[in-house]
Amino acid sequence: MDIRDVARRARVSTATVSRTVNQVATVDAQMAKRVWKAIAELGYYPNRQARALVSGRSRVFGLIVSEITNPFFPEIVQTFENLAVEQNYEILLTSTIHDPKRMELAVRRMIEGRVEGVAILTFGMEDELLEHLRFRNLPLVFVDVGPKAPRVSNILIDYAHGIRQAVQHLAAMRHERIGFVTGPLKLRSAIVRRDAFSESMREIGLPVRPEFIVQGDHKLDGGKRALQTLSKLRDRPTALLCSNDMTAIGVMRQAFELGISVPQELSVIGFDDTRLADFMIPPLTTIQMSQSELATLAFNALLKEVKRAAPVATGTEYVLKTHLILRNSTTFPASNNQIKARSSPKR
Amino acid sequence: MDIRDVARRARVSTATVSRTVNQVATVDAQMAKRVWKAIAELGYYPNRQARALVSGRSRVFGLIVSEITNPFFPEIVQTFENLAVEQNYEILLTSTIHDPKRMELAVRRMIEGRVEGVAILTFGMEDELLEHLRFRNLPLVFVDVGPKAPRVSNILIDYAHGIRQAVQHLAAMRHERIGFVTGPLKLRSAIVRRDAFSESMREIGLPVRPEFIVQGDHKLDGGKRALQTLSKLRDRPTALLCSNDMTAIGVMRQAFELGISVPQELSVIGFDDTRLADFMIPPLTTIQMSQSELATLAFNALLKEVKRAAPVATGTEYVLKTHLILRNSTTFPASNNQIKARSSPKR
DNA sequence: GCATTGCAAGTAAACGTTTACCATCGCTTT
DNA sequence: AAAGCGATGGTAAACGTTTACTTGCAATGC
Repeated sequence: MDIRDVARRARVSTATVSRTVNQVATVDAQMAKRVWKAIAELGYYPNRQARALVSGRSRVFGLIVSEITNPFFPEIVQTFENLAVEQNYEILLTSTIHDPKRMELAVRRMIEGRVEGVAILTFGMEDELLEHLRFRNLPLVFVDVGPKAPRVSNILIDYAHGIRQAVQHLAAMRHERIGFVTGPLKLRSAIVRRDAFSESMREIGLPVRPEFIVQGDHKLDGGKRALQTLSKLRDRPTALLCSNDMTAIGVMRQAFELGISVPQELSVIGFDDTRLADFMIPPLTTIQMSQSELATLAFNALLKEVKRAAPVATGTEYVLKTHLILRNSTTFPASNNQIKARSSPKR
Repeated sequence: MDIRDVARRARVSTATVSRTVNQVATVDAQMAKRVWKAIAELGYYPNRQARALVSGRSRVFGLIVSEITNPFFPEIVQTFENLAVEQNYEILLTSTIHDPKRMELAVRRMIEGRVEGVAILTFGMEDELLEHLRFRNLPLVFVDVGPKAPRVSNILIDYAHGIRQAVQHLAAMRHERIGFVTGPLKLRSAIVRRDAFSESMREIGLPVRPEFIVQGDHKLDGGKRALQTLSKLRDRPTALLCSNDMTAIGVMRQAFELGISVPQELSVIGFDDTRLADFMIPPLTTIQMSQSELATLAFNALLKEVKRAAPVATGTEYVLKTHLILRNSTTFPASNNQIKARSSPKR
């Protein structure tokens, strides 16, 4: 069942079938109708590999994430797929699962599949990818960490904006002892977030106390450990900003175990606005970094680069803002006298 | 940069290069070394489309899910990818997002990509898929709902096992008023779960009261509404089994809003054991339907079917058991006198 | 010493499309 | 009426591999 069968049945040449399928304007309406009829009768579906081979265009974009099971990514994948479908592209999805072998393999898979561009949405955790991918000078799009080079786009996240909103939100409620749980500090993005926090505090004249900044790992445990540490302080923070949602959830979990009620005794704010945030009890106030916008920016960056005739000297930059999303994990700090008496575990 | 360049540089024929790359045993070790050297020097990567075209094997499996953002699926996708990588396969991932147009498109994408098999893990929500896919007589694998036909495998979920465990767990703690929040009843799997619940209750002589069985929708809201309804009853259930985790989370959320404490005043059990369950406060006791096992069964079913020489009369069936996972959302029911006095909202 | 066998390596024909180029046809123009 | 033109459709050469078949050569048997 191939294009020749269709051609035979419609009594035209294969060229005409091809042109019909590809919606070329010059084919006669009558003929086109005959061709479509034949296609329907035979149940013909064009062979994508053959198309790609001869046209030199695979119509596939690569998408590299760190792990699909990280709640940050499903929405990205979904949005990416939606856009791909619209544009008649397919996606070659790979996850690095933080394994150098897998990262290398991911690149190999991309190249062997002759993808037309790759979105690397791993948040700078895996940089050797660059080397392998770049020499093919494919269109590439990174978050924050991409090199300035032709055909390489970057999506710059404005972490500071949302973080400032969060700090000011807490300050407006008269929180003064505000802490921050960082991500793993080998991550550039984690450092940037922490610094944005300090800066925002300073801006409004609030003290940033070193013992209130504790390191997490962007996972549940890091958040739990962080609050564990913090809870031993004589006067612990009344509010905690976290480097991502998982961390915030860890904090809430630990608070639960310690009998500290959120938000009455401790306000907590997350970062990312994954769907988890809205499932929490209480629903987590968090700083949104829109996953669908991010995916859209990435996809369109690739698409634009593919369509561009002559490569520009250096890649385009895009900016993604972050915003505070208010839910129910923050409130006014308990008045001082209430705080001293640490309530016994709730349950 | 193609196989001919490599052949030239290694001073062999393209056939030898091909054989070397494909690890055919008959090529001389010396020669193979020359070829690999040339490949490395040139940075040659075989073209997957060309390979697929001539060999007639795409080395791609299709994976159809209902939506990637449903917390049930990320783990499945990840496992599927891991297995695919091991076997040198790629995945064509599509989500139907419950849209007939997208479902049809998904099938078209699969066929045009000449996938070697398709795993349809949508839980019976979209059946017209079958018609389109089957006539190509591809290897197919379904969950529960697949037709008995050659090359079509089925993974049968043993819902009853886990549900029985859950009911008995509650009964052992002396719960007697046990309710059930169903999924959308147009779903076969939702009906099966509900019936398994009733059956399990009957087995141990516990009454299944009709007003204790209320319909949800497998989403957050359904769970919330269900508890809302149930809470108006004069003597509401002391324990609630839910048709999936999202429903259970909805129940917990509504409990929170009504000031009903979980598990002290209400034990709740979910179904699926998505990662969410372990993030909840308190961590959700739930019935596990292992997503990684499911994905593994599906992938291997496809692989086996692809390798099979002559198609067997009718497809294979696999069984996936479900198991109760104990966490902290269940406990003994409050003694009767405590129950009457509905505590005022907690906070 | 010659015919036979076995094995490694090469030659070339596919695979199913797209597309550059060419042929045809019916008009218009002069 | 011949020439020129535009529009349409056909012919056939790619695209980069795999693989059936063939060739060449060394080893073996007689």
